[in-house]
Amino acid sequence: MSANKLGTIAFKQHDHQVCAETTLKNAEDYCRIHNLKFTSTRRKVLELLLVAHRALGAYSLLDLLKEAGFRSQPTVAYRALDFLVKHGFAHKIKSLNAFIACTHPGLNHSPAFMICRQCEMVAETNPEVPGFNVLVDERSLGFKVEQTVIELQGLCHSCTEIT
Amino acid sequence: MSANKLGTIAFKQHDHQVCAETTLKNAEDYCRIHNLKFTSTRRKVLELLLVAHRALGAYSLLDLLKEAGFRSQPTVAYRALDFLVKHGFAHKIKSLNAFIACTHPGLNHSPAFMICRQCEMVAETNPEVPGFNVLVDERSLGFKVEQTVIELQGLCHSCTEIT
DNA sequence: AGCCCTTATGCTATAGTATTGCAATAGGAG
DNA sequence: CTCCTATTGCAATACTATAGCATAAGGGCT
Repeated sequence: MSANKLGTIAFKQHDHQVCAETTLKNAEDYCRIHNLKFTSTRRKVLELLLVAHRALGAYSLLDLLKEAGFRSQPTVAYRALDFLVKHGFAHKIKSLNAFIACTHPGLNHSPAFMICRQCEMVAETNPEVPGFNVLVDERSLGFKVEQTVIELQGLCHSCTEIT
Repeated sequence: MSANKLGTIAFKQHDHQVCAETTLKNAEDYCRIHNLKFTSTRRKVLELLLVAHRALGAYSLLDLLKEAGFRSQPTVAYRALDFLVKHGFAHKIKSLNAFIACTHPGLNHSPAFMICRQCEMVAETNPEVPGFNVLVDERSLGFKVEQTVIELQGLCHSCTEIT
C-alpha cells in the first residue's frame, strides 16, 4: 500500500475495492444532486470499470455485464458508457478504443492519459501532478480549442524498473 | 494564396496540386535513399491523401482507390496506410479513425493536430508554429513517454470568424 | 389517482473499422 | 539463376459502434 518513490499518484498502490466504493458513492450523490438517473446498469458499468482499474473495451465490459446477469447487447454497454462519459464519471481512451473510470470525477478537467504498453495500466494526470503541462495560445495558434485528446504511450515506472 | 493574418501555417491557402506533387517527389526520394518500396498502391494512397487535403477514413480511401482502378479490399488500403504511417508520410487521427498526409514529412516529430469541427480541416502543428507546447517531465511524472497522441478539437480561425 | 412528458430500456438490424492467415508473386542480393 | 524477403491477392472474420422504433419507468401536474 505504499507509494512508489517516483510514481504518480495514479500509479500508487491502493485498495481498489475501497476506491471503487467511495467513487460509486460519490457518483450516486452527484447524480442525486443533479437529477440524473444512476440506474443499475450505469452503476454496474461504472463499478466494473472501477474494479477492473484499467481500460476496458465495450465488448469486454459487455461480457462482464452478461456474467453479472445483465443483458448483453452492445447498446446496453454503449448507452451506459455514453452517460458515464458525458457526466465525467468515465473517459474514452481513443488510442485503445476503450473506456476507463475517471480517477477524480466531478472536477472540470481536460484529462491527459499515460498508457503503459507493458502492463496496460492507464493513469489519468490531474492538476496536482507536476511534470505535465500543455500550453496553448489560441491566438497565435489561430485555433479555438474546445476539447483535447492527449494520450501518452510508453512505460510506467514499475515497468521501466523491470526492463 | 495570401496567408490569414492570424492563421497558422497549416491553415494557409495554397495550391494542393503543387503541394501534392512536391511531397510525392520527396517521398520517392526518401524511399529510394532508404531502400523502401514506394509501390504504386502506396504512391496512390499518399497522392489521394495529399489531394484530398483532409483526413480520410480507410474506406473512403478504398472507394477512391477503386475509382482509380485499384483493387478495393480493405487490406489494400490498410497495408498502404501502415506503410505510410510507419515511415512518417501520413498520420492516423485517432479521434476520427481517419488518416491524413503528413504536412512536413521527414522531420522527426511528435505531431499534434488541430481538428476543426465545422469545416473538418485537420492541421498538423509543427515546431515552427508558436502557441503550442507540451511540457513533460518524465521523472516527476514517473512515466517514460515513447509516443504521444495529441488532438485538439475546436474551431479553426476561418470558422470562428463566420460564427 | 390519472395524465403527460421526458428519459431510459428492449430489441433487431446494420454500419463502420480493422485484422488474420495463407498462397502466390516480384525484385534484390549473392 | 537461386534464394530470400517484402509485397500482393484473396477470403474470411473480428472488433467497434450506431440507427430506428416500440415499450416501459419515473417525476411533475391537476
